[in-house]
Amino acid sequence: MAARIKVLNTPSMRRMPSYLHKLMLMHAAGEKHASATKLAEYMDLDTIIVRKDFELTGIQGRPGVGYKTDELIEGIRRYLGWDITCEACLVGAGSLGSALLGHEEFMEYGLKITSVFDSDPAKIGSIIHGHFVEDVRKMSQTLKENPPALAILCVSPHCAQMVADELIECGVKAFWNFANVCLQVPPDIIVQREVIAGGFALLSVKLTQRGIK
Amino acid sequence: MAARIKVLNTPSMRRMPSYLHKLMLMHAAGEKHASATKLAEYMDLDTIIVRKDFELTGIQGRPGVGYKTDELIEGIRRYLGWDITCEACLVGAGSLGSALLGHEEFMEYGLKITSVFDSDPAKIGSIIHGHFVEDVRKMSQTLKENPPALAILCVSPHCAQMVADELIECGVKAFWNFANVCLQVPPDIIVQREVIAGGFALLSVKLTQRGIK
DNA sequence: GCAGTTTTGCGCAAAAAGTCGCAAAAACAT
DNA sequence: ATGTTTTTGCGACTTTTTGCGCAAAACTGC
Repeated sequence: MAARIKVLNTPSMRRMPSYLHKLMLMHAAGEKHASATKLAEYMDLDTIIVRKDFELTGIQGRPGVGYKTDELIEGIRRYLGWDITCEACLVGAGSLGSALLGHEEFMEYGLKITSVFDSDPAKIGSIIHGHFVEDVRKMSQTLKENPPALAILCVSPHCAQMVADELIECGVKAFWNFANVCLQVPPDIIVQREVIAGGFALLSVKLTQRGIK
Repeated sequence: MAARIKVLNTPSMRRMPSYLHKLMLMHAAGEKHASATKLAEYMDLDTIIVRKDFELTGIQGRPGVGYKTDELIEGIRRYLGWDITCEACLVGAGSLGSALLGHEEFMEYGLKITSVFDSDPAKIGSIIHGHFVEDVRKMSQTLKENPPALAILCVSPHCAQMVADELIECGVKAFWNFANVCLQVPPDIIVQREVIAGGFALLSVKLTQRGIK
């Protein structure tokens, strides 16, 4: 394969995990083929969007039949880089952090949480969803040797920047930031910020439009 | 005011909550004016994007000074429909549901959680972040009289559709769906699905591109 | 007052994302 | 066999979103 990725399309990338998840369920149910039409109907999307998205993966379907389920699964995983495992540490084992630790789909994504840190003495030493919680004060010391590429930040907004700085110092290259602040980082550091309110904004506008609420 | 909303732009709508949050912090800190330049720098966006976004709210700034913080806050809230309170019930008080219940910013968004339901006997009757957890088996009975416009779904994927059907029956018009399934609903029902993996997909592609991981 | 800097406003260009139309391939029913 | 239905593939087109350039407004320092 020459180029792993042909075209990058942000909305497509965001839709991929949903296709993938459904396809894996279908595969597990023994369905050998999947059609863009059916997937589109299930996800309430236009058929053409789904076909174009699949086109990006380089996987070809057969007219009248659909796409081979297993091929498509492989294609999407390769497109997203989910065929290569990504190691990450998670900082902040509060309710959001715990929710993420319990999210078993992460394995599907090639995401492996190798260490968890928190500052709460009540949590340090405990095991949450199979992960041992370590003291955040020993984080640098623990990670310096072999830092993960990614850190998942679930700490409170006022200490997020401080924690991020420390992690960058350790050699962490990317952040999945669930704290409600924008991290200020050097240009070579990647930050993906999740804004929970973003989805609610869309919802709220639609509700207002339709005169509900 | 003639029209509440002039133009709808999805990416802009998603960015609005972040502007709003920062602006409220600035306002609380006594800053009377805010410039698109500064906000753009903070959020790592192009200045023009921020200016265009603010243009959508109908709020005008003053050259050389910036936008009036309080005006802009009001403008964004109006644009998003966050000036009108939205009542919602939350179903599923697991770790994700709990995390959402503890998310105090919801008040900023005009989102008011009026009832919480769960099926776990250990949770029923308890209070999570100030919310009394009721038995999901009594949900219809409780909501039928005066159903909220919105339901926040944090239940497991295999029961999400069933719960949604029951809520629609009660008169719920919109869903904020955190369960990892696509709900099949009538066309007049609004669904906003949150796919946690979507953000990770973007991150993963960027990591692969840069050869990290 | 005047030069320099900051900042908005807006028309227009470019890029990204989504949509259309239709041909061709495959399955299925008759 | 033949016609109907389902489905992909792809080029062209439309819409949406972002980016550019520059004028004009307001502040700062002198």
